[in-house]
Amino acid sequence: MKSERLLDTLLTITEALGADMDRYLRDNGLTTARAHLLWTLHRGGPAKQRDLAAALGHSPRNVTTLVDELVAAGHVIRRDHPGDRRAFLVELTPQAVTLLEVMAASHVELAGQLFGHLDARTRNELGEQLTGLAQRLATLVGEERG
Amino acid sequence: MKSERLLDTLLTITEALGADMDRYLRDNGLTTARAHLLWTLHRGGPAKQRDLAAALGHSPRNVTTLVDELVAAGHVIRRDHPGDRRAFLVELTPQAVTLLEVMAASHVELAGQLFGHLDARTRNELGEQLTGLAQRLATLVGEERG
DNA sequence: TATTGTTATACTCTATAACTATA
DNA sequence: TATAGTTATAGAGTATAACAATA
Repeated sequence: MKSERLLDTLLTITEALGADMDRYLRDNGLTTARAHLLWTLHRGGPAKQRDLAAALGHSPRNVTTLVDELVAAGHVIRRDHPGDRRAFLVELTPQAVTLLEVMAASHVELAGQLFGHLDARTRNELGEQLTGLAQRLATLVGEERG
Repeated sequence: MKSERLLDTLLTITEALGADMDRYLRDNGLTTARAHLLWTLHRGGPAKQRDLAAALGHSPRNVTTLVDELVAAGHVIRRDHPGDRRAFLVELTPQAVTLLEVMAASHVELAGQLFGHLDARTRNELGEQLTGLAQRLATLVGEERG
């Protein structure tokens, strides 16, 4: 198979996977940005809005909006920062933790639907190819391809 | 390799590939939506705005905006529709045709950078896996996964 | 009456800059 | 003087609804 067709197929996958993930997030009342924020809190624990902005690559102003929306939806709370009266600590609610667990389970399920039919050897070979691909792409994206 | 890790790697690729394509389009003065419109004209020839809206999944109003911008950039022209005085035929300029040829060449180059090192057999196997993946994803996206 | 494209308007997501309150 | 977060404002990108010209 020619390289161009491989790339076209990969782009098709990219588009469908993005659409599927977006739709799944919308079904759970989240946008991509809000979901990223929740996962960042899940991984790193309670955080200041400033740190969330840096971690997510957003402006501080935008994090204010995202946190406002997540507070309104009951997914996070703002607590007073113990050591800095200017700042808040943004923290997941139990409801959000439950939601993230459901989403993690759905992630596993999707993985099974996509790759579950493969035998161990094929999965390993495919894994090697995809890992190499991810590395080459990271290099390209990092160094401004021309 | 576990299915979840395969999916994570695929999501990494999806993100990097999307970022790379977006940056490439910006470098050429295009957005994703404008580029899609140009490729649609390239494949199908001159078209009415209504048909472009249907083909691209946009509102007619939005196509008006996109075509306005592409006219301003010199990529398309609006011609009077020969058989319907309500409508325009949107048509690529020679400049846009040249740009699309350059973009197609860059697409081939990117494909080479990503897959050129693989031997024919590996490429075929990878192609089969990716094609199967694309089909499973199309099914999932089509039928509202739960 | 239906369709093509436009004007008017609004919503989402993002950004920068100026401001308040702390540090 | 610098930092954390907010208010004010703006700019993409998209949508629906009402309207004019034409079918």
